[in-house]
Amino acid sequence: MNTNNSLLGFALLGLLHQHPMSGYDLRKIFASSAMGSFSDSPGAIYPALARLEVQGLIRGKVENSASLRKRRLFKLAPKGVTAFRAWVKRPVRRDDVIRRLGELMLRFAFTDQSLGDRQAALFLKQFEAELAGYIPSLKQYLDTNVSKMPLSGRLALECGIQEYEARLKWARTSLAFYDRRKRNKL
Amino acid sequence: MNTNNSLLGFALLGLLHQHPMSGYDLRKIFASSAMGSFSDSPGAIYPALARLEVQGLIRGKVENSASLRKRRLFKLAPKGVTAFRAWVKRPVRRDDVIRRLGELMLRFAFTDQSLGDRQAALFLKQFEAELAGYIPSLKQYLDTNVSKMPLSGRLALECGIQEYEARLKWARTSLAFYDRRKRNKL
DNA sequence: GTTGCCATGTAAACTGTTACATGATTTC
DNA sequence: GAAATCATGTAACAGTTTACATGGCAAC
Repeated sequence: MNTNNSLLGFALLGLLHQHPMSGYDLRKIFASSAMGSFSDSPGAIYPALARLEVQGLIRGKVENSASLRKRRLFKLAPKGVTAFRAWVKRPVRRDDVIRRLGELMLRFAFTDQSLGDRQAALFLKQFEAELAGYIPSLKQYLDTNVSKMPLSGRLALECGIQEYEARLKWARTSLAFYDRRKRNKL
Repeated sequence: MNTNNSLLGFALLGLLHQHPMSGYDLRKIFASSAMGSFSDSPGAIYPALARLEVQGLIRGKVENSASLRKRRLFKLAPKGVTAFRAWVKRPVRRDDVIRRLGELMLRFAFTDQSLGDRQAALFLKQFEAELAGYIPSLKQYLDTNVSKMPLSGRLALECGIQEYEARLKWARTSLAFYDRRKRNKL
């Protein structure tokens, strides 16, 4: 059985990891934004839930307290917990930093809830290292190409670089948070 | 005839707007990264080019200088120029800022090449206004929810906010560039 | 003469979008 | 009893990914 999932699938697993919910609850979370750029359309969420159920990662049960509307409450199956943790734990690759920043941030958002502070700190260290390696190559690309680029192209590229720099700074201050918390616990 | 296009389609139009190229050239540009997060897979690019051609936005001609390999060189048709400019010119909406930042930056990167400095400056003003309106609502969401969130969740959200703030700052300094250039020209 | 890159494309599977459909239950 | 909202889903379509297929040319 294939246990590959789209990003939406993992987002659903992550939310269900917190506590069981219905498809409608999940839609509301996506609709009220602030949480990534996921669609709240039923045509995305219900099929995704169905796939997760077929894979045995979640299970849905119809709640039927007499007076309530029909509502399927989904919760993580043990297999789902394993798959979710494995996803969160994946090493941070250069490729992720370049093409899947959104996925990385989603994984991080779910990290200490599912795997604890140590894994969160580890993630940040890897993330920092990859960023620190990648940023200079972007800068070099900019330097060698400025002359050939229109102003807006140059500015757009600089915007990308500044974004990565902001994230590097963020990773460092965040790491400091975890270090402080660790020291307080000792 | 429908003139709707995916983001990849517009990226292709933008590159072909600079100068005619083959599908393979386009793939190499995407592969050598630095340019957005587009896939360089032939299964994405060749069908996209075919769609653009069917819509009459581009035209492909086989180059056949005797000793060369078969190579289809694509160039923009007049209709393609119009469609591309209309895309670049679209107003910047709140929704774009939330869910389609990548598309916005791509549009901006192509702006002054296709529509000139004035449109680029206009874009930046709209972008700045939308960001300035959106950021406070994110901050408020953070403030009201900090207590219920795990540390990593909070940090991830803060990372998002910092990203938007970096872009706001970028928009303002970029606008200053266009203002300066305008003054120099007068 | 075989390895590897140039250059094109196709096919199947999957995911997400848009739009529609349905029915129950509050609320006014 | 009409309107809004809760709650679930389906169908048609478009686009992407992954993997495969093909053939010419260049280098060794």
